[in-house]
Amino acid sequence: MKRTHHCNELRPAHIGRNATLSGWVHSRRDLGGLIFIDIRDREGRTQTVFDPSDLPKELFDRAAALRSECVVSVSGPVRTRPPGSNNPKIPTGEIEIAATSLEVLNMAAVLPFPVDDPEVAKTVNEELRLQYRYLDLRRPEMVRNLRLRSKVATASRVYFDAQGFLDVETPTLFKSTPEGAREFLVPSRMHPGKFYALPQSPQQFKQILMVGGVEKYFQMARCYRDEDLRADRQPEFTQIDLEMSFIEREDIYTLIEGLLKQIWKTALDRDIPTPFPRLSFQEALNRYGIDKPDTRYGLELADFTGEFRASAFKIFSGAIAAGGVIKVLNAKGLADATQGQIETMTEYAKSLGAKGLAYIKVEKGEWKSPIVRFFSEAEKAALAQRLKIEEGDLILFAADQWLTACEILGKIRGYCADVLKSSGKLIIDPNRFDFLWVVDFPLLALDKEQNRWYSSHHPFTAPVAEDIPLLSTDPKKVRGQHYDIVVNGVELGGGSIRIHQPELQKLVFEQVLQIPPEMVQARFGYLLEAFRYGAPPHGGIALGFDRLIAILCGAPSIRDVIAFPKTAKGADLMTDSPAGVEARQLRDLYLEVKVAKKD
RNA sequence: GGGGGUGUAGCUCAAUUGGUUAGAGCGCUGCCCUGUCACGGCAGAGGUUACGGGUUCGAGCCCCGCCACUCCCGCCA
Repeated sequence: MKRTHHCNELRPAHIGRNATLSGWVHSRRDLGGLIFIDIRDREGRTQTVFDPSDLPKELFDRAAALRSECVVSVSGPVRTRPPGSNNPKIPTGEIEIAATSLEVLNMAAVLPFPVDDPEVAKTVNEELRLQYRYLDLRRPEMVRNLRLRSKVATASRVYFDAQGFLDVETPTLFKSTPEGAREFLVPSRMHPGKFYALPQSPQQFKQILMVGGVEKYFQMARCYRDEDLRADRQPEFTQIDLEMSFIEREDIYTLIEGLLKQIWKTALDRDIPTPFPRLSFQEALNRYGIDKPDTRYGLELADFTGEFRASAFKIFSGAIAAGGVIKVLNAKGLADATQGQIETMTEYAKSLGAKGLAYIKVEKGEWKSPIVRFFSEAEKAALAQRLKIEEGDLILFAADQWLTACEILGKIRGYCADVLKSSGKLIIDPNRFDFLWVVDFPLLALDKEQNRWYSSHHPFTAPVAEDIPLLSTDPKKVRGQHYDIVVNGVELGGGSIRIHQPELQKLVFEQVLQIPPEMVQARFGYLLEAFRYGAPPHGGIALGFDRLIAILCGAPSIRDVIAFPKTAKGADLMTDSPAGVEARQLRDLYLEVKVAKKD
């Protein structure tokens, strides 16, 4: 070993002993006759001193020639610092190493950006950080994120092992199942013209594992989706994936609550209260306008359909007559919203199909609004009372079909919260975590363009038993045994109890989803076949591991908790991938590229 | 595919809104400095203002195009 201690280990108790530290030159302070070099490794940093009166000139000159991020091994006695020169900012600040030898393990070129200064480093252009990711990863903040990620992964494995789960790996060379996310395709050399697909999740394999009698499966599963990226979405990402046999929804809730309790304890030493609150999909939409509500702040939606049913304001009464509802949001303290902000909110409404956005600004004791003159005194009184309208409020209305009206104000609620946060009017404790389960999702949603039903989760989700008869009569009313786990408005994961009866699964595919029988056979025939030979009732869930770690780290993007993430265009700036391939490779795969080369 | 933001020295940012030779701090190079820890002092080098066009007497600044990064919408069963 080129080291006897790490750089966050030596204390006054070690004084007098010889030590060897290895690491990077964190900073060098050359006083001319005396040189201080801070050695940094993963654990921390320690000061070493090079004193020319004790050292050969050659050794001192080599120390003088070092620069930031050179890799060195320094040996010498641990000694106390002169009185008054301790550094209380670092844990090793009471001691130093009086260097007697220096081995330069590697020199470092002048750096493209500083890694020693946390203030500068965190403002460095992310493009540069990604290009020189190995330098970025040396920053203590990134080390901390990777360490926390590793700790949480281990805690999860320990937890599942203790609960009797088997860690089973599933293939990443799968086959294409065109429903759902766009897939990455892998051409097969041995089967000309045929392709594997990288799995968007191990969904079907884990169900087959249940048929295979595994009973309790889990995996830190890598998943791939060829969709556009976001701060919380990468083309390859990791899920804590699990499946269990002979269970009901409640078993999953208990299991995951226990897991998250364990994780929060491990990562943050925090005790989170369980069980988590449960919210039906309908209640989530009614109160928050979204199926993954952030309940750390209020701004709840109210329903005024009753009050406006007979309103003289035809836009409202007309919407109700057409089967719609009136939803209202009191954005407290936002009467000073700018024209641009109102416009942004209006655009949200329009993007969901509304014609516009009605609002009232409560300023100087007056209701300023283009529509308020159409309201009766009773209607105004009802608004004032139920919304507790005060000076400075901004009242926003959505008149539409129930789901649309809720979603419009849900988006606006989120936007208003952002505006209030940035103006300091809304302060959220960064240590607060609001977990909740969202349950009773509709099993199906209607594709208006194609006029057919599609699975709101996925086609393997079991209907709530008592709703099964509705599948053929009123599909819209069928609830799925699906559940989402949400924290602070982030969808952390989701899962469901699955269909395990081949007849029901076939019915969903063919009768409800209208997939032609031959296509069902080609894509899911093996699954239906498997179900014929004794498939146990089963269900599971998958948690977004990267999102989980980002929340624990307080990171704004999952890129900060992934060692080598990709840019918004799916590129790796360090390795410069994706990249072209040799003509011969294409020939081996029977592929022809028809797009003109850009470079 | 669409909308917003950003791009000036190695890094982080200025440049009085179109006006002389594009500046500062850090970093880098050289010299000085024996208790620093953001060490200090002196001197110096370093620029195709992402890139390509255009308008103008004159463009870092305005216009068009394009590239990269980023946030969002669509998309993500």
